Amino acid sequence: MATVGASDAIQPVRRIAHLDMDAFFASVELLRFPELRDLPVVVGGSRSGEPRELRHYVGRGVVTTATYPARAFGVHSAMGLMKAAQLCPQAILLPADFDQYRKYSRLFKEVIAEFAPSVENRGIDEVYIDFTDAEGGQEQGGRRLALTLQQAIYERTGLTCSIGVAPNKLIAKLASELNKPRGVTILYEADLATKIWPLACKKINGIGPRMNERLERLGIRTVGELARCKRDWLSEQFGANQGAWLHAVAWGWDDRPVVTHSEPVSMSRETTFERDLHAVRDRALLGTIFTRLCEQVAQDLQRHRYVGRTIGVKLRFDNFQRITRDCTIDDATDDARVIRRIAGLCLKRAPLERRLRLLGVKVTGLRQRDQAVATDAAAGDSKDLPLF
DNA sequence: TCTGGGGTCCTAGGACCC
DNA sequence: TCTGGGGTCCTAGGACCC
Repeated sequence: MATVGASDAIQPVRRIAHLDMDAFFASVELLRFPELRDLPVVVGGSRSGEPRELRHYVGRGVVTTATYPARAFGVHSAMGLMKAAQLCPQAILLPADFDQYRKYSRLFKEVIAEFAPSVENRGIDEVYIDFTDAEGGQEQGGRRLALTLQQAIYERTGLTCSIGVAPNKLIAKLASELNKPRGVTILYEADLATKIWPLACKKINGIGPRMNERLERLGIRTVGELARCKRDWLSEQFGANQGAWLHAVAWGWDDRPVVTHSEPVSMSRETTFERDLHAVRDRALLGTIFTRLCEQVAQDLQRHRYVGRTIGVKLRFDNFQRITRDCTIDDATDDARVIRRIAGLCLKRAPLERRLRLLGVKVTGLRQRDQAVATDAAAGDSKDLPLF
């Protein structure tokens, strides 16, 4: 036991919240179509249109979000819509309306910012919130502030969310899942063995299907079973970095800070064709699509005021195999014609015998446009300086 | 009638430089 | 002129997340 000094008495305990909107896209749609509440509803398939029964769907879309009644039929996100239609043909299919989701995303995040200054974006429908120094963030382990946030978000948006509060992001993320929807779950370090160890390993953020399969082959299914493995043994199985990480997360250790600001690394556009296309026979159509993707990426860069130096293409073939080719140029750009020319060179390095299912264009190595101009000017100046 | 679109981070080999 | 070790950049692929 460490010596307790006078200052420790008022030292706040680190409390991190994870807030996750309940069935976000579908819930936003239900604000527009309240008569569909309590029915199985599925959002997905980007082609626009009116609500219709899922049984009539033909195409390559996937489920983006399913309401809880739809989930009862085994429908879940990332599932192909054709398969979802087999499980629940009477479900109502709504096309995704990302402008609306972005609008409600801004709204609920504005509400949170009024109560807590330190918020980390994790995509359109999730955030981490540092409760440690926020008003009420320490009361009842964070429950009071969590309930306040839930209520305020509901009043201002009509949307519900689930919140987990815990000593770190890892546990908070797991906690927010435990009582969905409309749940508030408060966890402490002492809850590790009873609340976290019984969970399946794949519930941990960062353990995906591949890692989970490897773990299962080693006879490890739950977080508790993972915690019983020696760290050195895990490092032998998974490499030093991953082994150490697996050991740490199984014991609930995570010191990642809440990151309130980050710069984008890349911007990309991609599209899956309605039918697989052949590089020669569908050359004209592919060319049109390719140019449009380049223009869209350029517009995205310009809108957000970024330029990038590395331009790449992504191809997915009819057998689902994926390849990428990229090329770095000297001067960062946001020009559609430059992007199109360089991406075209990348495409020439790719094998094009198989039919294509998907084509994508990506720009990475981003810098803010104004900074890039300033830095380039400075670099230009320095060229004129003597080396010594 | 399988399997979207937009991201992040990590690894690993080779080039190139000091 | 037979033999280094870092460090950084570039490219390709893979795992994972929302």
